[in-house]
Amino acid sequence: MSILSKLSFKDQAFKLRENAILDATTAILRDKGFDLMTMDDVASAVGISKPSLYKHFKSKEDLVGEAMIRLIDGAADFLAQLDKNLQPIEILSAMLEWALRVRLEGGMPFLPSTSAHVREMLMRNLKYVGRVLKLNHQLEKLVAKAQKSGDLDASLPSDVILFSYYSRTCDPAVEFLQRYSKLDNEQIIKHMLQVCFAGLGTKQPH
Amino acid sequence: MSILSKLSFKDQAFKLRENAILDATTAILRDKGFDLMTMDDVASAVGISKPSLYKHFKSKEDLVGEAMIRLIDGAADFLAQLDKNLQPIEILSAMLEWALRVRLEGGMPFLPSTSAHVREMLMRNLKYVGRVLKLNHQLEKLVAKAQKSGDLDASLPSDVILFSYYSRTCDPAVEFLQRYSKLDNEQIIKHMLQVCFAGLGTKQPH
DNA sequence: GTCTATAAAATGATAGAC
DNA sequence: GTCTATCATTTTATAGAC
Repeated sequence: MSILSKLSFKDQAFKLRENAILDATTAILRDKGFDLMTMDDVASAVGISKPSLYKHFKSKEDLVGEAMIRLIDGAADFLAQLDKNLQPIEILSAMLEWALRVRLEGGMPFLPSTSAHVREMLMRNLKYVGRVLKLNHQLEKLVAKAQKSGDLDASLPSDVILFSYYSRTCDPAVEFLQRYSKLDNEQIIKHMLQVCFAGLGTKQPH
Repeated sequence: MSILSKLSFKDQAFKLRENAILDATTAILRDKGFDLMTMDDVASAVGISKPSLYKHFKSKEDLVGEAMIRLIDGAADFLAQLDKNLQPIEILSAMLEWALRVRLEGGMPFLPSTSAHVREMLMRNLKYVGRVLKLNHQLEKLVAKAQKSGDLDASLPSDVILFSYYSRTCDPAVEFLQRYSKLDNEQIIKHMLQVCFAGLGTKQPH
C-alpha cells in the first residue's frame, strides 16, 4: 500500500501541490538565494496566488525550512539505503558524490553556507535542526571510523574533516567549473572527489 | 612624499572619509551579505547621512564594487611584495594563508562566491573585472609552473585547481571552525592549508 | 481554499534648504 | 557637502468576497 493511498483524494491533491510548491522553491532558491526569492516568485512559478501559498506555508521562513528539510531527508534516505558492507570512507565518498550529482542536476541550493542570516533562521527551525543533528551524528561516526582505519588523515582534528567535508557539497568551484570549463558533470564530480580526499598537491608524508 | 601630501587638506579629508565608508561597508558585507546590507546601515555606521553617502558613491552597486576592488588590490599588493625567489607552490600557499588570515581577522567578505546575482553585478563593473583578470592571470601562471614542477597534481585540469584554490579562500569551513571548534586562528589556517593541498585522506598514488 | 485588493514596513535614491 | 524630509518601489503578510 503506497503512502498516498492512506489519504483521501483531496489530501492527495494537497500533498501533490505542496510538493510542487517545494520544487519551485528549491529551484528559485538555487537561482536567486533566500534574500532575493520572493513569495510572489514562488506563487507565480506554481501558478497559484500568494494568499493560497500562505495557506500552505505560514511564512517565507517556514516554506524555506520545509524545502531544506526535504533536502536533508533525501540525503538521509540515500545514506540509509547504501550497502552496509561498504567501508566508512566509501560511504563518505558515495554521499559526497550523491550530493554533487544532485546539485549539478539542478536540485540543491545548500543555503546554510550562504549567509549567517539564513543559517540563524534555519537554526531556529527545530524540525530542521533535529534532522541535521541526526545526519551529522551518523557522519561523525563514519569520520571517526575512517580516521581509525587510516583512510582519513588521523592527524587532522575531526572537526576540520567534518566541516571541510560539508563545505565540499556546496563548493563554489562546482558552479564555476559547470559554467566556465568544458568538463561534463561526471568529470566534475570525479575531480571534486579527488580534490576533496587527495588535495591539490602531490602529498608528501607528514 | 606620501601619496596624501599631493592632495589638498580638503581632498585628504575626503579620501579618509571614503576609506572609513569602505571599512564600514566591508564589515557590514561580512556580517550581512550584499542583499541585507542597506545604505542606511552604512551611513549610520560611518556617522553620516544617507544623502552624504550618495555624494561619495553613486549607488549601492558602486559602493560594493569599490570595496571589492580595494580587497583585490590588497591581494595584488601582497603578491607583488613577496620574495621573488619563492617557488610557485610557496607563493600560492602564502597567498592563501594571507587570504585566510585577513578573513579570520574580520576583513574579507569574498562576495563572488555568495550568489549568482552578486557575481553578475560585479562582472558588470569593468574596473573590478580588470583587477580580477590581472590577478587571475598571475595565479594561472603560478599554477601551471607548480604543476610542471610536480608540486601540484598534474593529472588535474588547471581549471579545477584554480577554481578549487579560489574556493578555499571563502571556504565556509573557516567560519564553522571559528565558531564551533576550539581551534585558534593560526591552527585553523594551518589545517585549512593542509586540507587544501593534501586533502582529507591519506593519499594513495595514482 | 482560491482569488482581488490592500495594508504595513523596509529600502534605494533624491529634492531642496542651508 | 551635509542635512531633513520625502518619493517610489518592492515585498511580506492579510482582509474579505466568493
